[in-house]
Amino acid sequence: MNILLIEDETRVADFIRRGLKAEGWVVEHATDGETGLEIMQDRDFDIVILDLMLPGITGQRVCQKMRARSNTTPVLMLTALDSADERVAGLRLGADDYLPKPFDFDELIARLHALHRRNTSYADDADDGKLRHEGLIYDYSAMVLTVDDVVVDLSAKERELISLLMTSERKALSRERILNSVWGTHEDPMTNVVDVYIGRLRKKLGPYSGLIKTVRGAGYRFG
Amino acid sequence: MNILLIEDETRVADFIRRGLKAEGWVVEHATDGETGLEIMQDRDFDIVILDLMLPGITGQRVCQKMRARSNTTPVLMLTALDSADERVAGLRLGADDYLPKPFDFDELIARLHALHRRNTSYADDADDGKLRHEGLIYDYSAMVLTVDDVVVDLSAKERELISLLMTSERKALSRERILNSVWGTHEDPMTNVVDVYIGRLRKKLGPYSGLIKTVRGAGYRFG
DNA sequence: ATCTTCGATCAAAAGAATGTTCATGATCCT
DNA sequence: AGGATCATGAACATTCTTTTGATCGAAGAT
Repeated sequence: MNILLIEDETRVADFIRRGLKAEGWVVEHATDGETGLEIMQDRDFDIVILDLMLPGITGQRVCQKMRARSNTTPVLMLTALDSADERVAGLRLGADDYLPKPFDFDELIARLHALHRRNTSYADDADDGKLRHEGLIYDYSAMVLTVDDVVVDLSAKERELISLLMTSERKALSRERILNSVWGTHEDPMTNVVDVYIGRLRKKLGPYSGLIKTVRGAGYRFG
Repeated sequence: MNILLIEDETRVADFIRRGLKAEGWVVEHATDGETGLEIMQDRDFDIVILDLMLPGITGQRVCQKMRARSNTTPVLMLTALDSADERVAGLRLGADDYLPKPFDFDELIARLHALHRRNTSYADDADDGKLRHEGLIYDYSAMVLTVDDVVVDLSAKERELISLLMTSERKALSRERILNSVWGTHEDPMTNVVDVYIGRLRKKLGPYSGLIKTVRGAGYRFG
């Protein structure tokens, strides 16, 4: 369960981020609308939490642009004012829910769950915390990978890697992004760990090893 | 797409450089401000990534000098401190954006794209990250070219080339511009790589090969 | 406390795909 | 026709990827 939080005030953002992490959500944070939109082009999220007051383009505009791009990710809008007008305007621009600041953390959580449920029940009836692709199922909460209903043992890094790949379906990921995201690296380690782990994963995926494609000169892509 | 990276820590610089290269940027690297300024006198870049802590003159000073020379290239500042003061100071000196270290690679990429787009004043609301023309679709986040719904494999240079061509629809591009943008060449190299790659690309475009037109004496044009 | 085991990392080498150049042949334009 | 410009195939050079085996280190077992 991935959330993109677009919020410029660091204090608020940290507060939300910490809380959501504790709930088991994975939170990516962008401090302005442009950045948020860009990140959404590379990754898919389950929900976007969007502040209305942002530097640069406004939250409304971000939402509008998302919809114009046929991005249907549920959007929860945060605003300082509890004005019915704003709410209506927001919803018309494609927001799915709306929460006035300051808000109760419990209420935030509740709304997120509601949004998530609503969204996933429409599509293929359940996000049970699993990533699926053909005969591949990665169960987040159980941390188990199943290949054609056969459980495959993965190490910690392998799990993070497959999870990153599967949540970035059809997006090319550079080794650096992978290193940054899975290993937390910020400098060049002059190593080929990523390649080695991709190799191991492919072996474990058996018949589906081909799902991890090599994009020569760029990195790897799942699906 | 050319970037000038001014950063003294080699490991960090290498990491950024590789990552950006994988994303399709051509990166020039300077380890100090003076060198950076010199390089900028000879060449134009799409974006400058500027570390604040540099040996010799500081990043702020570099930025200031650039602006004093009426160089309007967008500047993305990197700094170790997440201080609002520094941010404000940086922006006042002419920086266009700011990123605290250590940063997420995703966010770096996102900001670069945002800066670049802002600069080229590209306001396409329906931009879903794909370039389309007739039966040709280039998805640059997946790095995949589709010809009449059939995926065609492209090499890194071919990808950069088709992406450049498709974003410059109906504009003639000289070999020099193509060389500069895709290969990062700035002097006259007496080579015919561009011709060779245009040829390869045409072959892969199959029925759409005619979309890449030769403009005799000038270069090539897409669409 | 030591051993054992497994995961994580590294380094080297083989293998594959890509990048570049050159030479030749085709095409265009006057 | 003839010079200039462009297209193309093939050889060669380079870079990137994969694979393998060895090493290091942490966690758990004895």
